[in-house]
Amino acid sequence: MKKTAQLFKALTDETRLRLLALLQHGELCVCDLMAVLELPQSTVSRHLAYLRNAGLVEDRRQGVWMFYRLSPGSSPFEQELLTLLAVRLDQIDQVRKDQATLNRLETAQTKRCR
Amino acid sequence: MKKTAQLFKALTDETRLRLLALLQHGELCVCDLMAVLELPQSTVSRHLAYLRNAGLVEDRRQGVWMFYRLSPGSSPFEQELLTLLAVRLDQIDQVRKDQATLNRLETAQTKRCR
DNA sequence: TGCATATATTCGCTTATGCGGATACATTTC
DNA sequence: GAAATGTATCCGCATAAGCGAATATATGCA
Repeated sequence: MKKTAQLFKALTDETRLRLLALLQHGELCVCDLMAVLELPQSTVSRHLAYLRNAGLVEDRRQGVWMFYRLSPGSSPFEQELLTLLAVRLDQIDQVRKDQATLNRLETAQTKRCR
Repeated sequence: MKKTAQLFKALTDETRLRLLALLQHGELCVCDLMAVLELPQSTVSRHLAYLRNAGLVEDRRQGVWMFYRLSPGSSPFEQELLTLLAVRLDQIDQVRKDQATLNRLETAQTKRCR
């Protein structure tokens, strides 16, 4: 029960929802996430740590960069919940803006990492 | 986005999850919910108010008693989420205990209302 | 009207959570 | 090893949220 409540807690912050939405399409490094969200590094890093502790994302170090990706749901419940959430997020304006910003970053090859 | 985060917030408290689980099988009055949860009246009432504000339950007055029931999800997303949650809750020990306690209450006809 | 009962709300308090600057740590390069 | 860069964590602070006793409100009944 506490675990279930904890899972929902991870989903109660707008920044974390934006992060999850951005990671739907593949792994990204912290610097790109910062660039898209336009939030201080410590804020982005803290929320990523929160999501990692909740088991929702996994990380991988490559040189100086940390890449984050969605982690496969640890239970059918979690998997279905995240699928449902992904559909919902795609309908949200801010999420679409973020996606557009990311695309611009990638097209302009202004990504700093890799 | 904020609305989505708010919805999840309603689901981050164990007492509220227990209330939602108990209401799966039909409407109940506050006094019965108190009896099952064994929590102070103000606590139960406060969480019910929270769920009502979140649009997750509806109430109905009958004489002195307030009966609460689940409200139909206000969107396909919310409906599917609540369906998913219901399945999950049914697997949780505390929820089963609560259900057993409620059954005992009803069998013993110790319900005070109606 | 006045009392009893059921519920809602208020109150002071405690704990949890988010923030962002500052600092610490890890890695690469010279 | 020293400097530069990317990321994690620490810190003090501000706000949000939960708690349960006390109080307020609503209803039914004598």
